[in-house]
Amino acid sequence: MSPAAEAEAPWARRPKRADGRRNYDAILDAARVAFAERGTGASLEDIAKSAGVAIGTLYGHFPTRETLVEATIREQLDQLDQAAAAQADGDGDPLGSLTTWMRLAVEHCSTYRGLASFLAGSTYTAGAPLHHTSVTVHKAAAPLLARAKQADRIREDVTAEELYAVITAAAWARENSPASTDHSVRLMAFMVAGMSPSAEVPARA
Amino acid sequence: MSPAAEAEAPWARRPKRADGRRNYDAILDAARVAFAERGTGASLEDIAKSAGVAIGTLYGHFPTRETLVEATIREQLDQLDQAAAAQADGDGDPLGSLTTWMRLAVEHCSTYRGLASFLAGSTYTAGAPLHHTSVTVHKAAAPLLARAKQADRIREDVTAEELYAVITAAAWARENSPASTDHSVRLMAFMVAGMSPSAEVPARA
DNA sequence: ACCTGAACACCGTTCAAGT
DNA sequence: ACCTGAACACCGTTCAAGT
Repeated sequence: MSPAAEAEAPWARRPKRADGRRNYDAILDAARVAFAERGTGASLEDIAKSAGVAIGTLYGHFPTRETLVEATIREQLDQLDQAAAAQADGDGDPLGSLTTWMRLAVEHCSTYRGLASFLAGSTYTAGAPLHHTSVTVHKAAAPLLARAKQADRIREDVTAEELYAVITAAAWARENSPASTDHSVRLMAFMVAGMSPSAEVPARA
Repeated sequence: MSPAAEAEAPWARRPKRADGRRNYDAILDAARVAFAERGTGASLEDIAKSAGVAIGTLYGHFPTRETLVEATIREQLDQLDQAAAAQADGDGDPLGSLTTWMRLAVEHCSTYRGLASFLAGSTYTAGAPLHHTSVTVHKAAAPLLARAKQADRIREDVTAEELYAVITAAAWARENSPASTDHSVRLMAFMVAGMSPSAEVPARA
């Protein structure tokens, strides 16, 4: 919650010098491959080796694993943000817009094994590198959620936090589903149906 | 799927010699404390140290981390199995019986951070130490699920695998919720409501 | 401003030697 | 039948020295 944390995130910037940018990008590329293959717990030394840089170079650009994870998915999250804005501006079916966007969010939040845990963990930790990501997803969802509520397709008492919990839980299910059958789509369908005003759900305590 | 895997699990047995049993139990106690504090990824060396045994002794009883995790929760799972049998025999509300039991299952499956991932991962791996656990939960749920379907409170097309996915996803949400607010109860409520025959859920592809 | 790699700490895992 | 702890491999992380 310190103002310094909000002010400037040094790890968020690409280096200015040409060789620095080249290494920075090479590390990101290698990280994406490694995370895709072995999850977000992949060996940082292997990533540095694949990128052709010394381990110290990796730490220079990304002081913690979470900063590296954040950087590998930043563009996808921007895209998710834009998709939400596009859906909210359109005049399509409010529930359809929400569910379509949620499915996209689930895909993005399950890009790598372990990502959903990182995202869930950073939500309530203001200083975390992924906290900004988490907040962005919350904000992106808000207008879509509001529109679905106004159209009486989603219960009034569903909060943005709960929607985020639904998305990350489904993303986790996707990460942990066998390749043959992805359970997350069915879980999402159940949860969205359960969030309907017509569903029999006890009020929150 | 090899018959040898089904036949006998050496790590599943408590040792016969007195000193062996003492160490075995001490390791289990230490593991439960460590897993509760730091999750299922806790240091095995620390656990051995807390138990007052050499690291080789721990490996002698529990050749892999998963075997140790399995042993720490075996009694809880037996209890869950018995609870299901009790609910199925009773003549209470079928949906109430199912949801009560599911909530208990969620609690048991989220005893330690990381347990839900272990459980989800072992479902489709026949040789895994936790596979038997996973199968037990599936089997325990079956009669409760059948009763709820017969009473027309749960959609006919909901499978035992999906019910298990619902439980583990909620368990994961519980593991990853802040201490102040446990999102899993709400997610469970949404999913159970979404599994109702009256809910608007598209049929499976 | 950025890169390098040695150095240290810690942990997982195995295994020869013991009782 | 079980225990011990040294030994090896691997990885995370830091930092003095370089360009």
